[in-house]
Parts: sequence; C-alpha cells; structure tokens
Amino acid sequence: MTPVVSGGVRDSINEALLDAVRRLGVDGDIPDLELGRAKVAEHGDYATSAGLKLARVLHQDPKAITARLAETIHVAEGAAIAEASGGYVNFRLTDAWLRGLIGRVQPGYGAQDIGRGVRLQVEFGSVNPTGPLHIGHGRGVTLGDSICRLLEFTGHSVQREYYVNSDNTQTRRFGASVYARLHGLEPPEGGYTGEYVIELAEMARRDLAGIENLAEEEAEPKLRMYAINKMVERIRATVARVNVRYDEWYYENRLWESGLPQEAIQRLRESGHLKERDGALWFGDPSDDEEDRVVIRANGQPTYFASDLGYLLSRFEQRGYNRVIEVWAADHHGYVPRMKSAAAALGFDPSKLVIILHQMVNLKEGKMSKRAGRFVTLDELIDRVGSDAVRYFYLLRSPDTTIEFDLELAVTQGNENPVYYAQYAHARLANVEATASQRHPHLAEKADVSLLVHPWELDVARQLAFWPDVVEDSTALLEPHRIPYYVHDLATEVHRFYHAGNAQSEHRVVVDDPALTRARLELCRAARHTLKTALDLMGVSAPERM
RNA sequence: GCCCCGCUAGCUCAGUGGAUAGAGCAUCUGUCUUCUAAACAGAGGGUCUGAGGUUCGAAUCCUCAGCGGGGCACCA
Repeated sequence: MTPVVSGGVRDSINEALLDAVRRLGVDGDIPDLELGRAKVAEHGDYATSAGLKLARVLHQDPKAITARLAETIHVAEGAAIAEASGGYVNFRLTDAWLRGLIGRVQPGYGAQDIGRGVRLQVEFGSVNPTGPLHIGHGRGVTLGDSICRLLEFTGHSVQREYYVNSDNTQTRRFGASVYARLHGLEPPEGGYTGEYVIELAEMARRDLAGIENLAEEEAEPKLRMYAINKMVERIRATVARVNVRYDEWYYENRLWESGLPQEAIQRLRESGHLKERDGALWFGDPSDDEEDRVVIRANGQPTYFASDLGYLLSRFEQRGYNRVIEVWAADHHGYVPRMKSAAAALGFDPSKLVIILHQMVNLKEGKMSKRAGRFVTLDELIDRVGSDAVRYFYLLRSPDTTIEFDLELAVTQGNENPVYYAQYAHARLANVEATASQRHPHLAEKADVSLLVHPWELDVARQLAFWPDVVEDSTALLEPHRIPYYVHDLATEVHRFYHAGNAQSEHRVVVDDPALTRARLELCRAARHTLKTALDLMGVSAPERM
C-alpha cells in the first residue's frame, strides 16, 4: 500500500496564512495571496505578497500588515518560520522539521487524495490505425500516459482508452489500398502507399482464404478490419516499448453495433439541433455561432462526427464517467468547440470534457506524411535513443511548445541527455546503500536524523519537501512536464550531497561511525524513493547501477 | 480573411501577476589514489519580438503590429 500524504508543506503554510489573515479581521473574500516558492535564498523557501494584496482590502500600510501577519502565523508542526520583509512574508522551513520529514518519506511519497476516487477516462493517442506510429504520435501517447499516472497517483480512478477508428473515410481508403495491393495495383488516389500496405496484403492473402476472389465491395471491409487489427497489434507493441498501457481499445464499429450514434442522432433531432440541407443532415447549436457540421452525408454515410456523438453517450452515460480527458494533437484544435457544443446539446456539462492539445513534432529534415509512407516511426526512434530518453525528451516540453526534432542530435545523444543525470543520481544512491550494508552489516533500525547538520544534507531534505507541491501543480494543470524539471533539481542536490564526500572523506555517507552512517543512509533512502517515484510518473526507469 | 500555439542567453527550453528572469547543451577555468567523474565548483553570455495599456508591481494580463508553425472538409 502506498501511504497517502495529503498535501505538502506548502498547504500547511497556506492554511496558517489564511488563518492569520482571518485573525487580522479580513472576512469574506480573501484575494489570492500568491504563496509561492521564494526565488532568492535570503527570502527563505516560500514567500507571499499577502501584505501588498491585503493593503487594498484593509486600506492600511502593507508593511504594517506584513509585520502583523508574520507575528501571528504559526505553521503546523513548526514546519516553517515566518518573517516580514517589506511587503512580503517569507517562510523558511526549519531544520528540525526537515529532519523529521526524511523519516516520513516512504516509497510512493507525494501521493495525494485529490481525486477521491473520481472515475474518469483519459482517451489519448487514438491515431487512425492505418499505419505505424510516427514520432509525432509518440508525444501524444507519452503525454497521455503520464497524465494517467499522475491522476492515478493523486487518487483518481482512471480508465485509459484508445479509440480505434474503423468505419471512417480514412480507414476505408486504407482498406481499399490493401485491396489494390492484393491485386498488384497502385493504391487509389488519396490512398496509402507505404511498403507496409503491401506486406499487409500478402499477410491477408495467407490468412483470409479466397479473399482475392471476392469483389472489392465485399473484400474491402474484410481486408480493412484485418489490416486494422494488424495495425492495432503493432501500435500496441510499440507503445508497450515506452511503458504505455491501455485498459481498453474501443472500436468505432462497436458504437454502431450498440446503436449509440443512432440514439444520439435521434435525441438531437428531437431537441432541434439537427437540420436537413443539400440532402445531408447537419448539426448546429442555435445558441452559438459555430458553423454547422455534417452528421450524415448526402450519400447516406455517417461522418466521424456521428460516431463521436455516440462516443459521448458511451462515456458520459453508458459507462458513466464523471470526467473525460482527451489528448489531441494541435491540428485538431478546430474540432474542440464542435465537441463541446455537441456534449452540451446532448445534455452533458461541457466542462467535464477536458481537451488537452499538444503542439506538433516536426522533423528538421522535412515534413512527415503518413500516406506517402515517409516518416520516422516511433519504433525507429526508440531503437536509436532508447525508451527512457524518448519519454524524458517528450515530457520535458510543455504541450504548447512545438518540438523541432533534430534527429541527428537525438541519435548522438549520450552524456548530454538529461535523463542520465537523473538516473545516475538514483544509481549512485543505490550503490552507496549497498556499500553501507557491506561495511556496516548491523546498523540500527532507527536513524538519529539529528546528526544531519550540514547544509548539503538539509538541502536534499528541503528539495524533498517540495515534491508534493510539484505533484499537486502538475495534476491541477495536467502538466507532467513539471516533473522532469523537479527530478533534475533533486538530482542536483543529491549529486552535491554525494560530492561533499569526494571533497572530504568525513562527509561521505559510509563512514566509520555507524550512527552517522545510519543517519545519512536515511537521507539517501528518502531521496532514492522520491527519485524513483518521480521517474515512475514519467515512465522512465530508475536503474540501480549504471 | 478567421481560429489556435509559439517568440526568453549562441542553441534547446523552464518560468501559478511579485523581490535581483533560470536550467541543460555549447564556450572557458578548476576538481578523481576516494561511497560510481554519466559528477562537482566557478566564469562569461539577456532590449523576455516590438509598441501601447491595466496594476503598487508585467516575461506573465489586455489591445495592436511583426515573424514562425498549425488549422479552417459531406478527411480525422
């Protein structure tokens, strides 16, 4: 069982701050007091501009307010002391509390109960299964997976889903391309020309007896489903290589078989959101100024949008998720308002449909085109730089930033890759712990952490104190990229701590004094657990030796 | 034309409206007979694209402009 820690020291400080503010006589609305990390060491660890904020409300001198706040504030457990500085109140974590924290850090430290068992679905990476994943898709699957890991870590009940398109225009073209290859022909206009389509046709010839004798009308759906299943298998294997897991591969045709799109269309028709025009059926919400969208084409075929209407029913109603998070590449951003207004029209709260957009991944060499079959696949990328580096590299960037993927650089990445820096810190700690157990086989069970007095020791503990904040912020904003930056900061403190022993041997972890060794070991253990936990959230391995 | 994202050190990027804007890489200078040097210590490097505005306070919010990328289907 992972111990659940509810919030970090920042939450305690914030509570103490709010309490003190109320005692100043501020009731009702308290403005955002902006408690954040102090940027300069002399300002302590956390700082708030509460004095400046409250000056307006109280019509008093900010300095006076700040001084009174600093006097009044008592942070629980004596975790931090407050001091006034100009219009700011600064908080400094106390050495005693930092020492106490070390012993409380267990595997899974930083886990929280923000979700309180809320059932939600994260749908991510749902690329048309008409080809292998390329490096752009890699971003979506690793981002989605880490968001899931974060949500699970913070007490949400998460279902991870890949939506498999099977009945849309693209997959039909895919089926038609396989059919063409089966008969030694070039794929039709707008079809898929990659080598793998030829392979699929050959495999289908073996596996589907007599398929080449059927007319296209009959053969294409069979070939399509066959090829899609093969591609899904391959996609599944690829994402597994980067530690991405799905609970469900939800096929589009399943929607139609269970009548959900039909049901959605029926309801929207009744509520007046659908209208006929030019022989087609259109969706439009009279209350917004979005353009109308086709649901059923003039030729009678439904669009992907019809499926998506049913998919909304499937998730919000049939399967009853409280919240659905979708991770899309930014080229789909134009579809966001449509989906939101469709959700609203079907009677769901559109704010429960959270859509995360990530920017594209470009190759410096030139654009990718899936249909032309010219792309660098995710598999190739993993082959070249390794799973850990792939995940770290993707997650390092905010979703809003376009990644310019310099393949040459990625391939030659070795020591300059930040993933090694973090992993090395973990491996070092593991090694030190192994050395200690050899030199001191019978160490005391309990550590006397009061022996930890050096700044480089307490700075490791200080960094550990910040971890729950990072978890909280990453979860609230659904921004896993904050994690690698934290991991880097923690690794820095670990390396410094370790290096103190290189400079002077009495500062090593493993020394003659068993009590001192035991105390430092406790710090190593806490830091190692935290590094491991953070790397896990990224899907990056934490090696014991390198 | 309309919509979305970006513009921060030579390069790649962080930076919930707060104090003196950070990191990695690259460059330069030091540190291994040692618990792992894939490390550590230090130096240089900035008109936060530009102009207005809001605010006690703006890289951050608003408006306009520029540049780059993406999108505006009876494709997804």
